[in-house]
Amino acid sequence: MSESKPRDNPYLAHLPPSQRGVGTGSKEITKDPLFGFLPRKVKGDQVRKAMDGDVNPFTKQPHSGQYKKILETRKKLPVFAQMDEFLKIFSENQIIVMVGETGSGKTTQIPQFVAYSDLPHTKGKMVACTQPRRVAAMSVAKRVADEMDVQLGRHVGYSIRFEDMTEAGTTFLKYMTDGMLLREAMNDPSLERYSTIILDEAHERTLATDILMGLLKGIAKKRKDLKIIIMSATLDALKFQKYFSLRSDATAPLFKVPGRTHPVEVFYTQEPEPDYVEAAIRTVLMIHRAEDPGDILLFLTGEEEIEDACRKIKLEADDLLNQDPSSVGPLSCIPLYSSLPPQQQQRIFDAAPPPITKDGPPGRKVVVSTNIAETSLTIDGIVYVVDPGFSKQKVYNPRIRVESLLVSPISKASAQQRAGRAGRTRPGKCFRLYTEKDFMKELEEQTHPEILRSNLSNTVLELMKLGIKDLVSFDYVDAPAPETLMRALELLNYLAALDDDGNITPLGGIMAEFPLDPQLAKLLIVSPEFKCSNELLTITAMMSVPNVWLRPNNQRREADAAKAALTVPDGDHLTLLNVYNQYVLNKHDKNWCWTNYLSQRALQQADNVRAQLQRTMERFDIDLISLSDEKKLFVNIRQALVCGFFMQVAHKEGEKGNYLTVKDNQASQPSLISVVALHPSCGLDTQPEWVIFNEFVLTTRPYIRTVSEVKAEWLIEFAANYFDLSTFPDGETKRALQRAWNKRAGRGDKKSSKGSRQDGSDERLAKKRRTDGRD
DNA sequence: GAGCACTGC
Repeated sequence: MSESKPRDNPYLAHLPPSQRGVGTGSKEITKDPLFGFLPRKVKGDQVRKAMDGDVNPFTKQPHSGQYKKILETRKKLPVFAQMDEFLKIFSENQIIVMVGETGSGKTTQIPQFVAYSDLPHTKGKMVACTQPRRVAAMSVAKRVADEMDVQLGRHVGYSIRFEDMTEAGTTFLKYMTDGMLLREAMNDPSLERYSTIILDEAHERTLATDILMGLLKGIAKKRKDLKIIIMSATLDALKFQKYFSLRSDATAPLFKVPGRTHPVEVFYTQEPEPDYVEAAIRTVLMIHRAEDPGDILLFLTGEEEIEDACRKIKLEADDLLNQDPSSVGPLSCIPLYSSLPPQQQQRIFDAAPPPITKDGPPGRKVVVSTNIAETSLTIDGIVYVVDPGFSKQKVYNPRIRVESLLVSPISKASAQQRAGRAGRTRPGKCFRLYTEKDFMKELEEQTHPEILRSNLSNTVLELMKLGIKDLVSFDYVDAPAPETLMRALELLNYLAALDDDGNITPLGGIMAEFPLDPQLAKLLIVSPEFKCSNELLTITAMMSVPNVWLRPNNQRREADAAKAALTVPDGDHLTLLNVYNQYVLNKHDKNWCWTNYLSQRALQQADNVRAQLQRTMERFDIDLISLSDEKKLFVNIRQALVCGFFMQVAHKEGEKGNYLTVKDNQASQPSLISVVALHPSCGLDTQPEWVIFNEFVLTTRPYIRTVSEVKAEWLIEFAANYFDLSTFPDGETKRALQRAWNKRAGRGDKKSSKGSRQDGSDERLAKKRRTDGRD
């Protein structure tokens, strides 16, 4: 070993000699603020000393003027007082569960403490901290970059879909969405580039976080050098501690930090409220009349309910003001839900209206919101919360393969979260519009994790790609219903993403690389065979963004007329293509969107998605092709759609506009759900015998939405396995298919090669498969 | 003759 190597601290080998103190005397040594730090054996006083120094330990640059100021506010966070305790527990354990209530500073501070102890930059590794939402990943990364006195995107960065704000080789602390880390795992199943992984907001139990927990538990057994921190709210801690116990007789250690919030007094109703919207409005007005100044947050379930309630509250409040201007102040009522344009969402941060007269009673602000204000958005200054106890929740019924939204009672955890929104700036009050007994006895402890409420075809494909073959015995925090897994496997097998033995096929491997539902990924991959991949790329992008059609309440007729002008009568999918093309032809013009009642936000999003999908297609050499003959093109597009959506086909029965979804009409007893109608927004000018649909929605009755005409012969040609008649219940649908089979037999069975990948035999794609990079 | 809770890749 050479004399010039630092003997006492091999972890400084990454530094240039001048900073290692090599050969330049001991003065230089003391200039390195991290000198003497042994990874994962770092003590609190070492860290505090390094933080208090004049030189940034990570950049070796002098600190900026604001650094010390920010550091002083950081030191007041509850988590800061427990730094020594944290560093000790971090040194001694591979997996830690941490609970920190609102205001503890865990999201910003813990990853920094980890960076100081882990010294990831000395090993060419990174510390990752996941967030369920993009805005959180971005804004926390920005804050932490400021706190660490580095430029965002250099030593501290973030990674979210469409934006990688990191620098290879430099970034050692990375905030990212949970979905992004899951994507990375698909090409790096041991997540080798990370030394510590922190899953934040684990109690929210997003699908991605749940899968990551399962993966990390497995990786931790193989990679003893990987440390894992699960950060959550109190209620769930024990569950995670048990799940992550490394020995059967012990749970994972818990690190606990108090929050910094104000007390919230909770009130219940004496009797159950029969009409929660009416009761909510009444309660808001009661607060306005009788309670001290302070803003109100009311939770309702959806856009229509919220707009309606806002109108009524405004009317009644204006009445009160007119009747008694000396004792009641003015009131502003602000709706909040996600489909609202960002500019209007900003209104929730406006100040309450000023008093009408100089010494009159002060004004008050009421925000009427969906669940978005429960987790994603925090509004300061809220003192009163009105909680009717409901929210819209996704439910999945594997038997009929339908995801839908249902207004359901919230959980206790959710009710507590809502109440907490009243105590952010000073002591507050929460009015629950249900009885205490119902709270205790009827509400579930936790909201069911997303994995139990979702269609898992996407997730199953991802897990398969991750090399997890036995999905049933995968170590889930909460295992999904076997029937849900079965449905997913069935779909993936029909799409030829899995072979009959349940192994992922080369095609399935490529499908998994697309950030899309398997059906969409499939049709995109086969689209070059139909010479319309350019168009399918657009249609796929349009189908994976929110609805582009706007229909304001007071301008429905104008909106419908604008839509009619853009409609292609052959099918809604072609209409989507047309809308996007017109948007591009009109140079993404905002005014063009506006006059045509289209959501520019959604179209812009489609544009982003399209570009991302195109990059993925290029990675796999999937050509972008178009046909110049429009008539032929339109036929081919609908044929390619069949290759992905053959399981979402409906057949017309009788002349009343009723359709029967294929295969759901078991035997002689069609289930209620299988009789559907074309959604009124459907642009078809006829009622074709066969249609494919993108969406099944259950509202006033079952509807199918985004519909295109197809031909029976395409079904049996491009999805022969699925339309094997021996698997069909008797009925008109089966007889119609039988006629198509007979006709084909009469023609002589000339099997098309198009869409042949349905049987999973195509090896050509396998050769093209590359594993480099990610998108 | 209709309605998108909220995220994420």
